[in-house]
Amino acid sequence: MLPFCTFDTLNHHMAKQPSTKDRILDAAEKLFATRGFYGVSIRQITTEADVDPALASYHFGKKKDIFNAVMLRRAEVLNRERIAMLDDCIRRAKPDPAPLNEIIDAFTHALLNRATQGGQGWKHYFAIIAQINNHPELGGIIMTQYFDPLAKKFIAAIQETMPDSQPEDLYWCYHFLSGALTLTFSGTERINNLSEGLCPPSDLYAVHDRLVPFITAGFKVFAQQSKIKQ
Amino acid sequence: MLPFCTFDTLNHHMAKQPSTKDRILDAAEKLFATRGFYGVSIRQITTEADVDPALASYHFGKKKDIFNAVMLRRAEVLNRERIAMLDDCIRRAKPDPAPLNEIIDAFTHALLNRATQGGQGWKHYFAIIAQINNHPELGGIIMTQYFDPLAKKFIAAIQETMPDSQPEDLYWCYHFLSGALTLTFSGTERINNLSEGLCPPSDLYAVHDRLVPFITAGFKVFAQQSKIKQ
DNA sequence: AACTTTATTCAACATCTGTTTAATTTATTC
DNA sequence: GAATAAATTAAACAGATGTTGAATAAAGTT
Repeated sequence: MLPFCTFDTLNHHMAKQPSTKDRILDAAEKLFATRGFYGVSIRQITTEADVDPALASYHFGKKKDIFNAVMLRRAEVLNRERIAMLDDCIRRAKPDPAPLNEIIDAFTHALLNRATQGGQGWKHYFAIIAQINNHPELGGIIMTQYFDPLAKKFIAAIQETMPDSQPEDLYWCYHFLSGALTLTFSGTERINNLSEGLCPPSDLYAVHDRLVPFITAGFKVFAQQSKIKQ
Repeated sequence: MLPFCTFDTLNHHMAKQPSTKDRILDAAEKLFATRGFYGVSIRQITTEADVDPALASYHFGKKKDIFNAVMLRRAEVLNRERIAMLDDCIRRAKPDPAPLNEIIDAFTHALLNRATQGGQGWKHYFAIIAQINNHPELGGIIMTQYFDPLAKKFIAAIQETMPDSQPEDLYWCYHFLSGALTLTFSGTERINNLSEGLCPPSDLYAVHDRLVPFITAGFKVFAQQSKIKQ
């Protein structure tokens, strides 16, 4: 079993050259990240992967199947890490409920690790996630498919730390967290432009150090019932 | 001069049928919202607008110019309203600095109004904004272009209410706000799915009622200097 | 009414789209 | 090493892509 800190690329083990399937996935990931699903053609993908166009169909089927394969590949890894971190922080706090800021951190820290030390592929993956998450159609389909079980575990943990809160409030807070988080790891230069270089998007540690307390404080507004009158 | 509450569609004045240019923009807006820039063809747009394909080039030029025209049309209206609301709330508080929650509300409330009472076109527009905002390339270009002056005014106002805060912190907080806000008005069914119907995305008032205190609390974490050690 | 500008139509362009088919090479198994 | 399976190649498919040009119609101007 590999230790946690192996931040190399995925299935293709380092040194020996990646398989055709992974080459296609890597190329697709890179191109989807910058131009979206419809902005990329099969031929662009297979050219980038240095592979015959027909191999995309042969290995994956339709274009949408390539996209799904790209999504699935890292989602599994990521979710496993996030759940492990959540379980860890719950276990450490026992018998008390886990502190809110630690729960939030468990939700976000795997992204930070992968984005900073996981290589280029992970950055592309997060860029895709950011686009999908905000997409009016796909956001409700793909995100739900890959991340709902995880989300429910986290919301349940938060519910335990804030026993007087209303589920409705927590769902919406999770929604805000989701928006802030995906944008943070999207790779936009937006805030760098706005701040005129004061906030480089490359410094993800700086953002994350602020994200966790920001979100934690937001959740805590709803720690007691009926803060919001219906 | 029209009163503030005229939430009808844009240039084409009600009753008489919209101009060809606006028909094209409306169609483009609708299609871009659900399928993104590359997912929509000129022919799809002109078919939806019930207009000859060549008219798109004739009136707007290249495909990207159509997209820019779609963006610009409502950005101008929206930014005018948001700035007016900010000025209003600053004026009301004088000589004190405006309360933080009112500044945040001024930043978000125009979106709430337009999304709930502005007609379908505005919903499509917000869906596009949500996608652009999270796009690794366009987010740093188009958003900067249309919304940076507004963002700077708001951050300056917040700086006045929180005089001991560091600009760096405020920029990142604005970033979180931006992520949560655009996702909120994107039109995804994500949270509706997750909450199994408890949080319908149509109930934007409910989200907004939670968004403002959530974000306000997040900002306030950074009211005093050096909360974050560098 | 003649003229000029603006708007609309139709046809065509070269190129790219996703996918399939059949032939060929490489790897695996008995 | 022959037989079988898996992987790769090259060519072709019908249709869609953004954009342009010349011809026609509508609107506006003197």
